[in-house]
Amino acid sequence: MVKRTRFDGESCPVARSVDVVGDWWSLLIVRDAFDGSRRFGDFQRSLGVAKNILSARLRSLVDNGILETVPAGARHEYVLTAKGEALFPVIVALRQWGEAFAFEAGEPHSQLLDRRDQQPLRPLEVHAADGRLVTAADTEVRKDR
Amino acid sequence: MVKRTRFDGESCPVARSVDVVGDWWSLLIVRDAFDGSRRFGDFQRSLGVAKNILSARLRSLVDNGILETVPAGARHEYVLTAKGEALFPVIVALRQWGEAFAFEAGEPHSQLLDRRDQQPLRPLEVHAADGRLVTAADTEVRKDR
DNA sequence: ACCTCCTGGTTGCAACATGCTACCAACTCC
DNA sequence: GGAGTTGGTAGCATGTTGCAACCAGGAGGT
Repeated sequence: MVKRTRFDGESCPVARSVDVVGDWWSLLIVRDAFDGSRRFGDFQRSLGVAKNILSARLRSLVDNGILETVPAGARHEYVLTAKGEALFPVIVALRQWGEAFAFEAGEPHSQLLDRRDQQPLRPLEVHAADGRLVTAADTEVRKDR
Repeated sequence: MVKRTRFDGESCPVARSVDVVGDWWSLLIVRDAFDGSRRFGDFQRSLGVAKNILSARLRSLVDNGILETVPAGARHEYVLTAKGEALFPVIVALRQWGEAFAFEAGEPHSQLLDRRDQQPLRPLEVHAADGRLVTAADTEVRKDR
């Protein structure tokens, strides 16, 4: 019994999320799904991942209700469910963090643009219930309840 | 050469972020750091992770500039750098997604509260540059540049 | 000084996950 | 009906994770 530690019994929502999408490929598959990939081959070409790994990850994402398979002609396609669509802020947060800290100045990178005006999105902000902008130091975690 | 695929040459910021914090433990370590953990033993007790894994992850996070070690008496402590603090929206996004989709109705979970009024935070929103609320469908990715 | 405990790790080994290549079945297109 | 494309599965080598054991330095008691 030396398998990977699971977090699905944890009471912390972060741990549960990480349990589902916390591996290297799953979030990139979801990113590609947002970007229009629907078929096995789309993901495979875009990611360059081995087919058995992709197969296992897609199955896991379907099992977890993030993707669903829909018939498309003779084959089927993988599309995001509402649960999967709800990961959009996670992807945006990772993207903005990467843009800010994982590139050299002037190094080119892909950009997520608003379709309407072709401008980058506004940086994510964390707000309190009353609308105040908060930082990590303004918050605290209360266990369980 | 069958090692884990690295994404540090990718032009997609999401891939670069995932390369650094995309494993199961790193994000939970960062979460604990936001929650006040500073010493090796703090993380170890909180996460229940094996000490060698924790040791390797802390080293990796320090190498990547997310944590830094500061002397504290005879020992040293691990504290978030500015780069690490900037992961706050990522943690909040994962937490809110987990709250919404990874718990049964009524199942208790820990909560992230505003210190001021002890209320949960407002759900994250993705806005365009002009302030419009956008969904994934309103955006598109432009490669490189 | 000496013995012991606590903290903060490192080392060794077994089991699981990843990645590469080969293979395969179904369908499409000549 | 043969060849190519799509969407996988199977086998095997290597990497990574996890548990337990060990170990060094400092603190505290006697």
